[in-house]
Amino acid sequence: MKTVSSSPRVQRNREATVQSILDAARAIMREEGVAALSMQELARRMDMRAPSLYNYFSGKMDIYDTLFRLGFGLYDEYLTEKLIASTGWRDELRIIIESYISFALENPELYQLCFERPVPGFVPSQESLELSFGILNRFYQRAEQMKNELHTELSSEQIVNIVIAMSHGLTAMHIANEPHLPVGQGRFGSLIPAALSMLEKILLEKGENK
Amino acid sequence: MKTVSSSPRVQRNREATVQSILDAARAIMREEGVAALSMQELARRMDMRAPSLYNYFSGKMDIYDTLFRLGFGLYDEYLTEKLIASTGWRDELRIIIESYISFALENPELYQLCFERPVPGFVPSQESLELSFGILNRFYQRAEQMKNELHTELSSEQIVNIVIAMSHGLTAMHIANEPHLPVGQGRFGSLIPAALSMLEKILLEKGENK
DNA sequence: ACCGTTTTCCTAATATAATTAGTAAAAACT
DNA sequence: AGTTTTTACTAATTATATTAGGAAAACGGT
Repeated sequence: MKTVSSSPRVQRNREATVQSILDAARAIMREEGVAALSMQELARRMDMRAPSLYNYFSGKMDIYDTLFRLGFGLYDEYLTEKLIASTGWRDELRIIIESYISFALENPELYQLCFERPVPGFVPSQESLELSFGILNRFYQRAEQMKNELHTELSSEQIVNIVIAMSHGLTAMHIANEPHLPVGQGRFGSLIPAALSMLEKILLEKGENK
Repeated sequence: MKTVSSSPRVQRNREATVQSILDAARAIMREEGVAALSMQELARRMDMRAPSLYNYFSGKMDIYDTLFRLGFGLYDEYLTEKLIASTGWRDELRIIIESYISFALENPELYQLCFERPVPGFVPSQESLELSFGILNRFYQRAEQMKNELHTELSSEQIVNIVIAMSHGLTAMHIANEPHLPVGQGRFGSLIPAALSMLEKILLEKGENK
């Protein structure tokens, strides 16, 4: 029988172990590819045997699912933090695109897990999906505000989608070709200003203002 | 000892088997994910035992590598075919973007294998990489021509890269969210005109002509 | 300090996967 | 018909995910 309540010390210990398992899992995914996570290798790094991991997670998919939630949470934090300093819609666009890329560069394993589909058989749980939808929804709300400011022809949905597509395209290319270069540099990083300029132009297409 | 020359009949037979193995492999990758290809499942579908497959391929990575070359070859054919009808640089841009997306929709397994990195441990062979670079190089040459026609501020490299990033971004989003919808439809497919319009604007930015 | 309970980790076992070695049957060639 | 080549097999090796069941350590109250 699973005990619902444990002593604080036990619980802290448990959480510390869970945390270090997640860290080790991320390290493996970063080093060998997201889909290359193996319970054996994970156990090896934890100085454990593989079955012991099942005390902390119900299986490999549970680990992926937890990291999926962690990834979205971190990304949300990361972006929100950076958006505080925004000085207007142009700046906001720049921040959104740059944050997407730099988050991906700093956490490639979480990025791939959350925004690509590299693991056969992994489907985020209902709970995790809802979390991710909630975060994405905030984008649409922000876009709605931006739209009012701009009187553009595009719907707020379209604004979000084209910004995401642009960000994702630049990011994927950057990671595939020059993962070692920092954000803003390299064949694709250096295209950010051009991308921003394109987006600005289309956003101002019909409703010239501000 | 491997015999270098076989009778034509034997060779045709062999090639037919190789072909149907590749088809079966693609079916598995399409159904279960690119990284989910398994020699056992493949053998099952071929009515064979797994070790027999090693008569035709040196291993799973060899199959991936062959399909990688096939993917690039098919994409090249596909795009070249469609570009024949091009009526100018605007049309050419549209065709490039639409072809990228529709190739990905029609051959998701090859698309993912060639343009994403979903298989841990798979690195295309030297030969395959050279093939793919050769194909991509043709893009840069075409962009050089386009650039002369346009007198844009962007370099031909930049033109190619931003078109690729845009295409890839739209494609990845489309496949992740609405893989069943045909090219041009859905949340992301319907953004193609907007994307084209953005690209046109930036390409004409400094050198207004034609 | 002791004792029942909980927690943690283990070994053993099952099932599946990739790959190699060695071999038997079938097909092809002379 | 006899020899070679081709094809597919079984058996074995190594690695993986996961479950079952048990031992030892840690904990919590007395």
